[in-house]
Amino acid sequence: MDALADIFSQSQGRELRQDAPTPLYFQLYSLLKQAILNGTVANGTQMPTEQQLAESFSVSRITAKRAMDELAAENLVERRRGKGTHVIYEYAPKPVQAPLTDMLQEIESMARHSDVKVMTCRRARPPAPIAHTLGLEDGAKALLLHRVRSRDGQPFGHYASWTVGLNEPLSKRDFRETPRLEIFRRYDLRITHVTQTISAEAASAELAERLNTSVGAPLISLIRHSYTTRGDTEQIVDYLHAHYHPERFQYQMDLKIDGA
Amino acid sequence: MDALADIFSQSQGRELRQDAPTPLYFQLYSLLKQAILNGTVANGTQMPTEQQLAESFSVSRITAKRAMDELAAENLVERRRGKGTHVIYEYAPKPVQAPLTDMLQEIESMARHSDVKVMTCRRARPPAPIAHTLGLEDGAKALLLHRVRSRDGQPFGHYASWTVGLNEPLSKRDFRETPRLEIFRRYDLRITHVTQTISAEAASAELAERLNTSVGAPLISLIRHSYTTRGDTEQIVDYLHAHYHPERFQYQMDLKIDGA
DNA sequence: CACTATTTGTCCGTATGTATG
DNA sequence: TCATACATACGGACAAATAGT
Repeated sequence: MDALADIFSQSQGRELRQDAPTPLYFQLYSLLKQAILNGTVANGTQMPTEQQLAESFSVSRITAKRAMDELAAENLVERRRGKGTHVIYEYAPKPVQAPLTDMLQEIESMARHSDVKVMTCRRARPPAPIAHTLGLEDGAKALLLHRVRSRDGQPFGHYASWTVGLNEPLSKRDFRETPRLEIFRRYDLRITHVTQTISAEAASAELAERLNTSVGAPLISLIRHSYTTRGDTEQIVDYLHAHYHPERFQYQMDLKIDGA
Repeated sequence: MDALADIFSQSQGRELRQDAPTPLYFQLYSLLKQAILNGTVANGTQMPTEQQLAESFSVSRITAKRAMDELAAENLVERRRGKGTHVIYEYAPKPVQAPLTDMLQEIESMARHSDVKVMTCRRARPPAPIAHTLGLEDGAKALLLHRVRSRDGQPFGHYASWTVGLNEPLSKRDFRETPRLEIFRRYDLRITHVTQTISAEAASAELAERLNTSVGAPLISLIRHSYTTRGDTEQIVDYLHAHYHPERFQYQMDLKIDGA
């Protein structure tokens, strides 16, 4: 067995699915690309030969060639007759990035299966610290929403949001009937970036009442900044502060670890 | 425009990529399947006709048909000549939970930039619910650790952990000087999978004292199950319950959307 | 009872993409 | 590079089941 080929077949822990609808060359290409992008194979490393790849993954040599040609087309590797294929991509570790799309869809699915009560829906001047994070001038207004989300009659989440990206006149009814994310989309407001901070807070009198719990009870606190991309720059368009009842809502995550 | 077709084309916010190597029928099939599984379209709902789907997504009728046939093959929908295609999958709402994403790197970097005090380090019988999740027989023991993590003299996190994957004799000193994840690695215990649940709890008397706060104060609660892979199966090797002081510690995450 | 519109099922021919040896 | 097989995708045409007029 060849050590270099193993890096891909073993260490990546993946195999190609012969039955899957995605073409084999593309599966192999994606697998190799990932290994290069996440630094599993360093810059300058010689890739396995077409023959080795073909054997390791049980595909024909042409399929292996196609995969490597695609890499070459993206300038991730350099191919030379008689020399072999070499990585020409310098790995630079990046900040943690996660697929936002999955998460947003989950949020949306949750939104569909719970009831919303819109307590507030009006344009108002946000408090100074929020106005500041939103980059608003003095006295500028934003769309303020207060919502309570319930399931089976039990409230589990309270949301206070300030939105600057929407200038259309919107009513309580709009937000009662339609998930906020869908309204964003409807007005072509695309969220491309999100930062979230999770913490814990004691319930205030108002929150306690709206979440049907007692004052001082521990709540999960979530602050989310949502950004959109306008031209070259990122612009914050929404500030959300959510509070969740810990017995009726929990944040869960499932993490798989690929590389060492 | 047809309202039903909109649910898929608009609300899902996705489009099919004509140029992508994954077949169109499969892209469409996946999109529809997701909408059924997460309850966007309820049981009994009539799906759009092949013709409507074809127009909405700019594909041929045959492609739309193929996608729906795949759904029918999985018993997610029922197809009848003249009647149309109807969802026959009952969506079962799961307990309200939202997904989070990666933060393992932060866990480790945090471990290096703070001080640990090991309060407990011994083998003991875990309480029944924990013994159960760990898959332990009656009376079996696990390694119990109680630790407090501080920064600048201020305690911010309390960790109670039960580990079954380590049988070596380990002392308080081992865990004071070395991050737990590194000890795991040292004994070739590879964590390949982790599930975490974040919630909020009121501080007990003991936690309040160790975290230098008051009884009943809100704390961030984190429960983590760590798994390793032995042969074909996953085995749980560690149960961790952490409590964080919300003013001294917060979970933060940064999510970006990849290039489409 | 026909008549019609709707919708799925089936078949054709053709073009392109994938994968093998 | 070539020949071959198979899957994908298209447009079109017609048949068969369903429901309503």
